[in-house]
Amino acid sequence: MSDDAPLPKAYAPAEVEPRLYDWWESSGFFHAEPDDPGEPFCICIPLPNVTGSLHLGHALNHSIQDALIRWARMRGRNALWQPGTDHAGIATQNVVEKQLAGEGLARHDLGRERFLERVWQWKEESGGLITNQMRRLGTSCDWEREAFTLDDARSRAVREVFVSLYEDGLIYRGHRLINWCPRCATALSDIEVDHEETEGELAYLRYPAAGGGEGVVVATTRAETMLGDTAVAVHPDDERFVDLVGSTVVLPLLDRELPVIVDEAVDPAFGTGAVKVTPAHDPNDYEIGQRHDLESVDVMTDAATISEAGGPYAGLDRYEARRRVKADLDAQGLLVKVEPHTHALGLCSRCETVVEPRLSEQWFVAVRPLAERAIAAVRDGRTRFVPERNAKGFLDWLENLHDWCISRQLWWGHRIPVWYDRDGSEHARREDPDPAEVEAEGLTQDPDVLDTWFSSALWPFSTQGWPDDTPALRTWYPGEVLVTAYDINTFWVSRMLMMGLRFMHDVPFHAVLNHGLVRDKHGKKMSKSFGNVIDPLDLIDHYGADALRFALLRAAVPGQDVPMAEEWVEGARRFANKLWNAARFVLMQTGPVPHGDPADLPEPAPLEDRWILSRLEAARATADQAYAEYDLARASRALYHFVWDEYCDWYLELAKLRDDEGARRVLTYVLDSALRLLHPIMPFVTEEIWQALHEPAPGVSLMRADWVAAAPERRDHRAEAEFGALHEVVTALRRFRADHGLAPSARITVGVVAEGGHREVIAGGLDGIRRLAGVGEWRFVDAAGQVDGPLGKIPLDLAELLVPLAGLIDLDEERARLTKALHDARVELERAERKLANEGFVAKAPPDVVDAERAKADKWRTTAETLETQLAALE
RNA sequence: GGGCGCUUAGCUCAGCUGGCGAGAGCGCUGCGCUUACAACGCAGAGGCCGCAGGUUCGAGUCCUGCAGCGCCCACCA
Repeated sequence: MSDDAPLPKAYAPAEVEPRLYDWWESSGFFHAEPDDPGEPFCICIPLPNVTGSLHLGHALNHSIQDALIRWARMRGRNALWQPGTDHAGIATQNVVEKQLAGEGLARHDLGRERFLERVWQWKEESGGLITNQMRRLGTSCDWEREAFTLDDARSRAVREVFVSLYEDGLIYRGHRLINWCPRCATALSDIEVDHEETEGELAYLRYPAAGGGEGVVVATTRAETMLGDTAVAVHPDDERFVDLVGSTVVLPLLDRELPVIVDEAVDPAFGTGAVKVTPAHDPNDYEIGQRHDLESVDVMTDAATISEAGGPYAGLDRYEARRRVKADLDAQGLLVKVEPHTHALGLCSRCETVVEPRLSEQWFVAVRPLAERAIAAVRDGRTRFVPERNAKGFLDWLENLHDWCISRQLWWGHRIPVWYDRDGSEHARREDPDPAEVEAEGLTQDPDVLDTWFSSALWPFSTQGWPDDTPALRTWYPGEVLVTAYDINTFWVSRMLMMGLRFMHDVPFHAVLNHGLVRDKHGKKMSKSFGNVIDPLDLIDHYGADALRFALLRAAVPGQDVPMAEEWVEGARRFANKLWNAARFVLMQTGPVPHGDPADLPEPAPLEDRWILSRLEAARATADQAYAEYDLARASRALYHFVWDEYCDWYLELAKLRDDEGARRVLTYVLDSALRLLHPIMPFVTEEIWQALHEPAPGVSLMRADWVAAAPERRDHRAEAEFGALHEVVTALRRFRADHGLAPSARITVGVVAEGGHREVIAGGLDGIRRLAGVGEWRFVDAAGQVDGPLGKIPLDLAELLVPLAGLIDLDEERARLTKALHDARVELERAERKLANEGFVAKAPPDVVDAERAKADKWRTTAETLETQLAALE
């Protein structure tokens, strides 16, 4: 036994965490090799943006993965947590462009090459930020394998995939309707467009008949697109327009003749039942245009101003053009009416600019054949979702997938590996053509880059050396589980599945764990405009990484959003401190013990030993099952409850009574086991304690220690039942003491009426009960009559406890106290009842006031009854 | 217009395949510095488990309907 407390009185994460992390990382504990022993277990991190910084969403996502990877490692799996960052095309380019704007420059002022140099420079400066922030959280990624979506190895994989899909006809260039962000000046895929319900208006425009008749009235929310109209469509069955079909109407302002056609896509119930058709600027109209071989007139420029095709409106901003078109039509008496109309506006998910549907020449992935295989893989369970219900939405989405627009009119990203020769023919190349060839053939490379998600789709295999057949690839593909918030399923999970199945002929992971989004304490989304954003680094500074991790994980029920507030983290920190102090106590009893097999546990053991070992086994079983189901919330709660409510509150207190080797061994063994079980969730405090608990052994870390083996034979339901009985006796006596205001120093005498077996159990636990309940003298009696004087009776399931009150309390004083209290209660009750009996009060007072009065009456009535009972018991 | 989730103590949430005599954290009340921890301990108050039916020996848990809240998806111009 050591004389001094071996650990500081309070756990100090700020000192411990950086020290341990450096030690872990420099010792190579995070690193894995393909030929390391154990069944492979790989998690690919959802790559954070290289220029991003850590927010609570990352903290949740990373805490879950770190818990799982540490758990797998301790269970002897060859566990790799593959880290890396994403070049985040639009996001990063926007950041740098904003910087340039501050200098009064646009990217075109620099030119492509110098602009890219500038972005790389920014990446070098700020790219390490987030990975260092991740280290603060304790993430045990294999940093030696860190990858970047735009580094050479990943670029090679991108090239290979692009050319291969191109050769198979699954990547093609086409002139099609896409989403255009005028601010970013690039095409977007469908899922990069957010839809927001917006109050707008529906304008009714009259297109006169070519022969001078009334013509037709159409409705639109975007009047300026009429400049690009090439037809008017009605439903084939709509009798209102029978006479018009086949005729022509005149497009006002531009005096263009438009055919009136029929198409099933027209909803006769909407607007006037007649639709203006603008194939170049509306997805529906585009389809109609395809079916009827209509001309497409693109009236928009890249900047969303009206193009030359808009005649007199050319050069106007789209909104100004909308106003002018309506005004001009109105002047001609052709604006029939304008009514309010709410509809979903498409916004650029990066900059919230209103997206313009637009006909454009872009590159696409023909997703259908790829999606079919992904659908099959999810259907037959090769990749399963946790929670399972999330598979449905995912499948629905895949089944209705449109081709994926992958070209972006940006500079930051993987440039499309296609060259055009003098004739305009396309050549997709795995290698850049040499300068001589470029010269000879007049080759020019496609200027566009690929959607960021194209490269991240390859992540599970591009990180392991593909397209080469490497040991790492053979070992860690497919991964075990992909951990991500549900909002990334379409962006990323779907594409990894499609690409993995196409190029690796196997799913990239066996499971997708969907966690929720981190919200504030009232379930609101965290956002700068609400002012409710919490910075995870602040929380780590104040409470420690373990506290933040525990607070997140204890709420991380699969699929459910996670509310977060500083006070929850504070609570988690207290738990770390509790564990710390329990360890201090154990160390005071035992001093450090050797590493290796746990000392033999005593046999036969006292009840409390059998009980705590049984509870440990129960906690271990729950934790194991929860970890295996990726339910860190359940694991966290089970271990918290075990450590605090069972080990600390009961076992430790009982161990204080003893001074024997058996107790010391159990104390140490159970603590050691709890540290192992908790380590994946709270790696720092458990490691720090574990080091102190054991004799120094260089290079030995809890994070590489063995997991707690199942020991079902330790489960002892009889011990648990018996201990439960003692627990009940102690609790009942404590309640009795509290009710009677007995000082802690006051020893009470207790008579026990109990039968055979119960009597034995209670007798066996006497010492513990004495200590925990402050009992002085005890005796077993057959009936209440055998104890003299006024009695407090405590009925329990297995016994009746009798506490003589004489001498314990001054009976006269107690009687006086109770009498006065009873009097006060009756006065209050009477007052409340009188008030409630007054009809005026009940009828006219605000309902909540009346309710409050009723509640008061009930409370005083109950109090009076209790006091009466207690008084009667004194006689 | 579809799909999904949520509705349990003042607040935020657990409650897995039906057994609950309904839990946790925070908050609240009372007592206590008992030498691991006052960043603590002990005790307590507080719940028609959204509403209405149904299945069952038994329902917070399963089924049906309804209501409120939230999210996702969708080309109604």
